[in-house]
Amino acid sequence: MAVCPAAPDRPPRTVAESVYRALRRDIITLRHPPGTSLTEQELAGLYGSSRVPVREACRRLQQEGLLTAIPYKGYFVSQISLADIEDSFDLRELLECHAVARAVRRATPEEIAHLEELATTGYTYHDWASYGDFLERNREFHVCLAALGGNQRLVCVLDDLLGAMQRFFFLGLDLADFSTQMRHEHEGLIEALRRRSAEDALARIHEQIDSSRLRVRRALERGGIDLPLTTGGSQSRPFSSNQPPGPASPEDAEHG
Amino acid sequence: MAVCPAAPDRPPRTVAESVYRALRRDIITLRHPPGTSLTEQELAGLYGSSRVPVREACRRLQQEGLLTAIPYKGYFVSQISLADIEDSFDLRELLECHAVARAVRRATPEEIAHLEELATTGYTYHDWASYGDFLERNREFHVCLAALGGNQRLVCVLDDLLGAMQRFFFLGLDLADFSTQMRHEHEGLIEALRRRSAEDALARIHEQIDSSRLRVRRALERGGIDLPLTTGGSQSRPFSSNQPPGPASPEDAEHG
DNA sequence: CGTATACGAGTTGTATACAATCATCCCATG
DNA sequence: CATGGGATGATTGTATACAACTCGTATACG
Repeated sequence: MAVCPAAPDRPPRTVAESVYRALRRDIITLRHPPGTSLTEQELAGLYGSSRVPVREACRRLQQEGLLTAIPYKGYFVSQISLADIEDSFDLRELLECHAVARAVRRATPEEIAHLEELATTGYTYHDWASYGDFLERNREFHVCLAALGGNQRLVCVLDDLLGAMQRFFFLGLDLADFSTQMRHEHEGLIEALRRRSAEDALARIHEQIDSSRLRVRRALERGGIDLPLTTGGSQSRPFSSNQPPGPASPEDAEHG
Repeated sequence: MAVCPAAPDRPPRTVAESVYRALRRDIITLRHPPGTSLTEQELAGLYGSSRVPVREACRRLQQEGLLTAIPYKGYFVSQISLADIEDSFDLRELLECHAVARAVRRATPEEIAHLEELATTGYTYHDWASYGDFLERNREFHVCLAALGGNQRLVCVLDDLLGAMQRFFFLGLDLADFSTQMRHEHEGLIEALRRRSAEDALARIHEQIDSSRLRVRRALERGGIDLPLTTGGSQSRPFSSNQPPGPASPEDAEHG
């Protein structure tokens, strides 16, 4: 069942797990920006382990779409394309709205109360370190919300999707302090759930996702961070893996 | 971008890849029925390699939901639960209908022609060997169809989902000879695309998925294959990995 | 007799060494 | 000067050896 990667708090049980988390965080927080070239040996040095756990971590991240592997060549942090951002938000909307529509009828008061606990988190503006934690909490909120819809398979897919989208969200957070706005949005949604108003709940979730989409779009337009964006013309043929570095700047990947 | 695992024909470039394909096929064709216990060493012997490629294959299959790993204990072929089947079909319907609705407007005549080629395949009743190939072709058809909708991210998710559902489909195929019926369904859908009739296309895809769902349901009711089915009461809490063997029959896992 | 504990088999987790593969550059050659 | 071919370096792919962990069992003790 799609593994449901997020086992949030629990300390890592294996080296591979901790390498995975560290590397994932460094990709999401753009410490390794899109296009960065990475080798297993290099990563083994960075995260203090041998190549084997690194390899496992890279395979997971590759499956999640954050890394692109080139046989006998190395790994590259996947590019961010405008098309992929739009596709991701479209898909997210489809999944979450479907789930919320069902959650309105199914959610028990206890479940809604639990959801409310998750909704209270925020982040502190300009403190990049807090962004990562907040994004994880936010993901948990939306995943638990979707779980109330009753379709476990959908929940896992959404969880993976939100995981891959965290890099996008990260960009949006730094644009301004949306912490309280987002909390209010969450609370409004919970209220709609309590009143079992499908119409209202759907409008709220729709609004939330759209405002998130706008944040990301605006962040990209302002280009506060000079991302080597691929214009991402939608490939005409169904399959095609994320192109490697392309004309991206290899540059240095200083880390410590 | 979710890796898009199906690189259909191309010969395997690595040992890990061929182990992955072989093991996956053996799980889908129920040679390793749900609940079967597998160890890395055992699999290494079965498929003639060392533990390392086996490990990589198992991790992939775990991520796809076909295997469940228990640390220091081993791997188990994931159970099939009625709830998961219903969830999967619901999700499939959501994704494919969304894609088809958009495909109706976007698909070019060339793309539709390409789709028609993929629609011509069938299987020979009671020849289990042909089932696997057919299911792959059928998956490719539905994936390419969805690709015409223009959302690449959705396509990858659907691809993964159909991959995980192949075990279900396998059950349904053996119930009777649906080969020609399915081909007709495909052709009808293509016709609707050509006429750009959204209403008709949606009705067709809906009908196709529902008939597929019914096939699987019927196959399970008749219980032609004595699967250790978990009744799969929907777990009350969002996360919970697929339960291990439970009261399933460990039994022998004869293979050669 | 019940309980705690130490032991041992079995399994995955990790590290290291070596093989296979690919890209690049240099040099010989037409 | 252009071009083909082979050496060379870097990287992943694979195999093997060993460490860490878990669970069941037997055993000693109260």
